Amino acid sequence: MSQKIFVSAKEVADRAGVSRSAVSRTFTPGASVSAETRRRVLEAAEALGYHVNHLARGLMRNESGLVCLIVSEMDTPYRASLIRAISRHLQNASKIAMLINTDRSDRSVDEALKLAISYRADASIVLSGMPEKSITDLCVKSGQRLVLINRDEERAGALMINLRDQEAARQAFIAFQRAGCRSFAFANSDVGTPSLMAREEGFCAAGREFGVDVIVERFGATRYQSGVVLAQRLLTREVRPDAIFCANDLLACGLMDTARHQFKLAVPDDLCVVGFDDIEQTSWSSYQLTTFAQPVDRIAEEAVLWLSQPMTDSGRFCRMTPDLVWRESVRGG
Amino acid sequence: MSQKIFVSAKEVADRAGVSRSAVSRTFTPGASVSAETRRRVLEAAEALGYHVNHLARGLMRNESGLVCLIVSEMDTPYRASLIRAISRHLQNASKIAMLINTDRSDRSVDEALKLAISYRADASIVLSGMPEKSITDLCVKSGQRLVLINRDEERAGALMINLRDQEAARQAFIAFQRAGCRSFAFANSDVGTPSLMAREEGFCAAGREFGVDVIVERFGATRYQSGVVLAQRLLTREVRPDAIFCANDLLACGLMDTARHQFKLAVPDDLCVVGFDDIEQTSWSSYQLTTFAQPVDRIAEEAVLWLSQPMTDSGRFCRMTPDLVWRESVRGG
DNA sequence: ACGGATGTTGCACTCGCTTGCAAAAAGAGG
DNA sequence: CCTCTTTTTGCAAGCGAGTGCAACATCCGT
Repeated sequence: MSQKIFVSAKEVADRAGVSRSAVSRTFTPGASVSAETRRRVLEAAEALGYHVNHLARGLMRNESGLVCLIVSEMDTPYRASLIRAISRHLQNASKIAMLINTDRSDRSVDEALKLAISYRADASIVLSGMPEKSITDLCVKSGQRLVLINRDEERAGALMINLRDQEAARQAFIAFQRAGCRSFAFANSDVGTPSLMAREEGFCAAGREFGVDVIVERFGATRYQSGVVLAQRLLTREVRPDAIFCANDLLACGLMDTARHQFKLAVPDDLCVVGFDDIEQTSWSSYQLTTFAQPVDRIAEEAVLWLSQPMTDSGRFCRMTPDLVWRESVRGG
Repeated sequence: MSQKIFVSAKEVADRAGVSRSAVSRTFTPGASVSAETRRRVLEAAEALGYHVNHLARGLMRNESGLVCLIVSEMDTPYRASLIRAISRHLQNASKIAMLINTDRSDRSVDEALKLAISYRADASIVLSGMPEKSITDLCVKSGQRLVLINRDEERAGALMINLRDQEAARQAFIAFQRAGCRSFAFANSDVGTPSLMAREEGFCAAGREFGVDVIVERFGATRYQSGVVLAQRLLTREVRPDAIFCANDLLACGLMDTARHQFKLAVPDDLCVVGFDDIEQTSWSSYQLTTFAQPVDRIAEEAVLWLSQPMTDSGRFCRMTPDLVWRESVRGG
């Protein structure tokens, strides 16, 4: 359809009166070219608007410079900020992010990875969904690096970045106790993502540890609207919880808003809330939510670092600790 | 560094006992292959885990399937949702998004476009910043399609998608008047993006049209925190405005929160607010902001459509009308 | 059985680039 | 000035695919 007419190394070579190899070497760091030749090549390249064809280069070098980002619900604040951080770090490492949206189904993560293979991506970073083992094996076998973020299922040869969700949950529990709360609840989505379940599990475990009952309610996706529903369910119980740990900040925002506007409860006086992620909105004055900060930048850094390291068969676990950011949604602090 | 060992068409051919061309044809829609050959090829491909190398294919076809998305502050709600919509539409058109972050400087948009050329992207979509004319010319000359969203400066050969910002601003003004407001203000960022300036201009023009003064205040980036500052400046004036049109929703959120919490003003009783973008947060019950909805999905659709159309030299303007979404931040409605 | 139409297949060239190798040029040392 | 070493340079062979062309096979009608 389109007539793309990019200028090629041959044309630059002709104009500069040198061989095609000379042009190639000029644009290959560390190759042997005399200063004079380089000058003439660069001049010709500039005049013609030449840019090395990375596709062809990747073909030869067997290294495309492309890294595949596999994400669903990428407009969600936490995801968006992670994408941003990763893309920044990738660019610093002279790589470039290919974005693949997997909103449709779970199978589409597999499709995405196949696409990554087709484009000979140097690596894939999975932010959501969990790929089939057969596919990840194919990736690793093909020499493609694989990073799984917050997926928590083992895959040979991959880097798995996870947070200490359970410990964080315990910490939240203790914070609630210090604030004098008596009735504890966990507000979760019902998608069952491992990291969300780990938070739930950790919170319940803390309840058992301290001999306190914990109510668990699950509903919908990890979005604001689910938080609304969760609030309605939790706050209409005969013993109304006065401490709710939300699986993530979006839920917490929906829950807080509903608690305040629909149930006329004061946060933190009548109800303490803790969230997870530390999305930007939690710092807005309508929320001032106490929450656990995902170390987004460090996650991105770690992921990108892994891409440039020699491949190991075993894979690697990387666990990070989320920091508890104290704001106003829990008494005391 | 990494030893990538992808399986090639040659290996598949060998295993299936056919020529390499047969393999190629099997994966080329519309090519002539017998059912039997196709079957054997597909079988061998499956067994070996073969996937066509899109880079090599792109090299031959002179069509990479890559589309470059050039964005800054991509974790901002509006940007994120636009990115999501575009990536979805691209995937439907069997293309794939390369994400380039231009947070650093304005010059980096040019760098990004050069990168796009290097990767022989079929097109580039610019969501932020404005590239040099020389660079866009190079893109168009190279046969690369170019889409500029909300940029509002003319570039030959490109598709320029814009909203009717001025008309929207006028509509906001009228809504304020209907609500009985008496003192009007426009809260803007000071980055001077054309679309933001158009909204300001449209609002001021409406003021002149109706013979009413309009206060304009500009500060910072188009973010929540700037909204806070703008509120502090606007709401401490001797004649306090009771109608504020914000250049975008993030500003509006910051401004509303500050008006309520710091100045103890009731929205919409003491102060009416209108925003722009219709980001998700505006529907949260803490805000219920009346705002103009960017037709994100239609923008994405239009952009992607353009990519598959034959190239014209002239370029094309596409103006869309944002819908006013009535919520609770303006009386009446 | 034969001529012709139709459908498949493989050869070989091409896309734009990198790189090993050997020839040519430049520099060093006597 | 000649020889030996070090750069620099061009040639040509890839990388993994697509495709025009000609050869071949298949099938049909007569």
